[in-house]
Amino acid sequence: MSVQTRGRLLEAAKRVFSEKGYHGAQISHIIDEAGVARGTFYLHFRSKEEIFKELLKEVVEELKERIRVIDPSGDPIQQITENIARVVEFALEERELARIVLQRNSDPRLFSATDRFFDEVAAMIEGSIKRGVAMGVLRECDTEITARSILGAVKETIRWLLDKEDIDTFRIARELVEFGMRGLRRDAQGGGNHEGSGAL
Amino acid sequence: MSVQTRGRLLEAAKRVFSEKGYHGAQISHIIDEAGVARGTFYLHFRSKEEIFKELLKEVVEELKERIRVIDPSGDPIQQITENIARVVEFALEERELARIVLQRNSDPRLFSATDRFFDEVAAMIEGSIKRGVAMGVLRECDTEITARSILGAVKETIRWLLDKEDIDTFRIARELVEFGMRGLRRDAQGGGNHEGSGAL
Amino acid sequence: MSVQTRGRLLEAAKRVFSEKGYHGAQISHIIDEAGVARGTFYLHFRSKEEIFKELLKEVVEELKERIRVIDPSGDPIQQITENIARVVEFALEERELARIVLQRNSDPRLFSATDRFFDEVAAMIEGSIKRGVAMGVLRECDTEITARSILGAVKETIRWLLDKEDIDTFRIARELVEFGMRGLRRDAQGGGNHEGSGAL
Amino acid sequence: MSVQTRGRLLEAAKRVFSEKGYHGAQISHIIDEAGVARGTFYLHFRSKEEIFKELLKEVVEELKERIRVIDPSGDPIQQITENIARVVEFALEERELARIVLQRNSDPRLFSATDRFFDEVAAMIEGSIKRGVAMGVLRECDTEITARSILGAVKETIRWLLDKEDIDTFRIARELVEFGMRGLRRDAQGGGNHEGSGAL
DNA sequence: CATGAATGAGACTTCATTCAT
DNA sequence: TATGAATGAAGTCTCATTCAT
Repeated sequence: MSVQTRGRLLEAAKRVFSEKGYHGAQISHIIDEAGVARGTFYLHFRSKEEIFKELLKEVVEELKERIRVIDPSGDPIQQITENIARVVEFALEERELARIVLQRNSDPRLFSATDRFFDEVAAMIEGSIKRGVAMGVLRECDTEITARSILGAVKETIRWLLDKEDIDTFRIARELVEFGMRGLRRDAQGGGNHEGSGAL
Repeated sequence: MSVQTRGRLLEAAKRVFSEKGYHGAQISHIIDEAGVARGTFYLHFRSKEEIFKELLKEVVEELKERIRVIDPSGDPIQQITENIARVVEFALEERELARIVLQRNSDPRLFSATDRFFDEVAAMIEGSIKRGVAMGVLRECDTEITARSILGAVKETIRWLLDKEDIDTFRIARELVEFGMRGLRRDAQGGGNHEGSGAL
Repeated sequence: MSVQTRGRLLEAAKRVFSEKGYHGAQISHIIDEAGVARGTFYLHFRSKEEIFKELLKEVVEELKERIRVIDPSGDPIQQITENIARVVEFALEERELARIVLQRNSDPRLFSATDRFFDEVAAMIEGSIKRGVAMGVLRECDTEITARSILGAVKETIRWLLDKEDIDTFRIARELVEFGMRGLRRDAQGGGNHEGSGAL
Repeated sequence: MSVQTRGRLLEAAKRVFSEKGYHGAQISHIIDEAGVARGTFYLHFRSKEEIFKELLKEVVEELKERIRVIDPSGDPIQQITENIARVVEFALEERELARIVLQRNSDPRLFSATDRFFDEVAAMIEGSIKRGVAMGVLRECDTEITARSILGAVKETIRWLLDKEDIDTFRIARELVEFGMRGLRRDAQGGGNHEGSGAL
C-alpha cells in the first residue's frame, strides 16, 4: 500500500512541478493533488528536494534507455533519427516530466542531475560526430559547438512542441536530422558550393 | 544620487539573480551587494519582481538592437553571422544578464518578457528562412521547426559558453552559421571542404 | 485540539486588542499570550484583520441576543430597563470585548460591523420612540436625534464603567432609563419625586 | 514663512488624520497634502505623534472657550443650550477636528489629552447638576452616571451629524437640552407620573 | 503506515525618522 | 528654512518540516 501512495505522490508532484516550477510548487499542492495527508508525504520522501530529484532521475533513466549508441554496422542516419524520434516521443508522452527537465534555474543543487545528463548527451553527440568525421562521413567542424548546437536544437524544438497537439513524432525527428545533416543551404546541383548562397 | 543608487541596485540584482535565480535571490542579497539599506531598495523599485523585470527588459532591448534585419542587397550569410556574433558578444560581455535570460522557470508572470522575445526571434528567423526558400537559396523545410532548431542551437551554445573564458566570438558565430547552412554532412563532391566557408 | 487552539487565540486576541487597540496589537502579542507558535495563528485565521472581525462578530451577535424587541403587552419601561441591564451586564462580563467595540477609528473596513450594529440599535430605539409617541405615552421630539442621544448615553456610560469595579448593573440601568424618561428637570408638581420610579 | 508652512502642515494633518485615523495617516499623506518636502515636516514637528497632539490641543482649547460656566444669575437652561449650540457649531465648522477627537482608540499616550478633556467636561456637567439639585431645580440622581449620559448624548449626536449637511445648529442644541431636561416621557398633565407610561 | 495540527525560521515590505546638501 | 534620498527597525505572512496520536 505504501508503494501505491508513493506512486500517487510522484504522479502528483509531476503535475505540480510541471505546472508551477520547483519554487512555485508547494507540498500542499502535491498532497492535495495526491489526496494524502501532510505527514504521509514525509513518510515517503525526506524533503521537497528529494521528490524533485527522484522525478529528475526517472526522466534521465528513461531517456538513457531511449538513446541508443550508434551501431557502426547499420545506417547511422536511420539510427540517429530513431534515437531522436524516441526522445521526442517520450517528451510528448510525459509532457509534465519534459517540462520539468526543460525548466532551468540556476540552483545547481537542484538541477545538477539534468545538467550532468545533458552534458553526457552532448558528449555522446560529440563522440558520434568525431567518429563520423573520422569515417569520412561528416565534415570537419568544432565538435563541441556543433554537439551543443544539435542538443539545443532538439531541446528547443521539444520545448516548443510541448504546447502543441497531434504531433507526428517521426516527421519531427526526420526534420531535425535533415537540418542537422544538410543544414539549410539548398543542395549544390552540379559543382555547387556554398558560394551560391552568396548570391542571395 | 538617486540614479546612481538605482544603478548600483540594478548591478547588484544582476549579479544576484544570475547566481541564485529569481527565487534564490533575496532582497538582502541585493542590498548587501549594493551596499544600501533595505528601505532604499523600495525607494527605487516597488518589489523584487519589478527589479527583475527591469533587468529582463534591459536585455531584451539590448538584444533587439544587436539583431538587425537582413538587408537583401548585402551578403545574407555575412549579415546573419554578424547578428549572431553581436548576440554572442553581448552574452559574454553581460554574462549575468545572459544567465538570467537563459534561466527558465515556469512562472509566466516573470518570464513572459523573454518568452515573447524568443518567440519574436523565432518568427524573425522563420521569416528569413521563408524568404531564402522563395529565392531558391535555401532548401524547402518545415520552417517552424527549423527556426526553433536554430534558435535552440544558438541558445544552448551560448549557455554552454557562459562558463568558458577567452572566447573568439566571431569564430563561434561562423561555426554556428556553418552548421546551420551546411549541416554536418560532408559535402557531396570530393572537392568540398569547410575551408571554403573561410572565404565568407 | 484545533478548536481549543483557536479558542485560545481568540481569548488572547480579545485581551490584546482590548489593551492595545487594533494597530497597537501585534501578532506576536497574540501568539505570546496564547502560548502558540506564529504559524499556528495563520492556521486558524487568515490575517490579523480576520481574527479582529471574528471578535467583532461575536460581540454583535451576543448583543443582538441580549437586546429584545419590546413586547407591547408588557411594561415597556421594565423591558427597556432589562434590555439595558443585560447589555451593561455583558459589557462588564466581557470588558475586553466591550472595550474593542467602543474603540473607534476611522478604518471603515474594520469597524463597519459595529457601525452597522449601532446603526441598527439606533433604528430600533427610534422605532420604539415613534411607537411611544403614537401611543401618546412619549412626547413629540426629533426621533433621530433623541435615539442617537440615548444610544450615546448608554455607550458613554458603559465606557466609563469599564474602569470601575463592583457595579450594580441593575441600578445603572434604572438610572439610565430614569434619565431617558424624565430627564433631569425636577418634576413639575410639588409632590413628584423620583422615588416614584422606585415603584417600577 | 515658517509659520505659514507650519500652518499648512497642520491643515493638511487635520484632513488626513480625520479621514484616515491616526494609524492610517502617513507622513507622506500629510506632506503631499501640504505640498512640502519630507524633511520640512520634521523641521516643524518632532514626530507624527506631536503634530497629532497639537491638533488635539487645538480642539480642546477651542472647546474650552466655547463652553462657559453657568452664571447662576441668568437662565441656566438658556445658558446650557447656548453652550451646546456653540459646541455643535464648532464641530460642524471643523468637522475634521471633530472627527479626530471623536475617534477613539486605546493608545492612552495618544488620546490622554481628549480623555482628560472629556473627563473635565463630565466633571463640569456633574458640578452643574449638583448645583441644580441643591437649588431645587433638578431632581436627585446619580450625578456621575447622569453627567456621562449627557456627555455621551452630545458626543454621539455630533458624531452622527458629522455626515449630514445643512444643519440647524440651534435646533439641535434645543432638542438635546429638551431631552436632557424633560426626558422622553410625556408631560404629566395633572398629577401625572410615569406610571402613565406603564399603560403602554 | 497514516494523519494533520503545530512549528518557527525567514521572506518581503512599510514607514517614521535622519541627515547631507 | 527647505529638500528628498537614505535609513533600518519592525511588522505581517509563508511554507517546509516535525511529531504526537
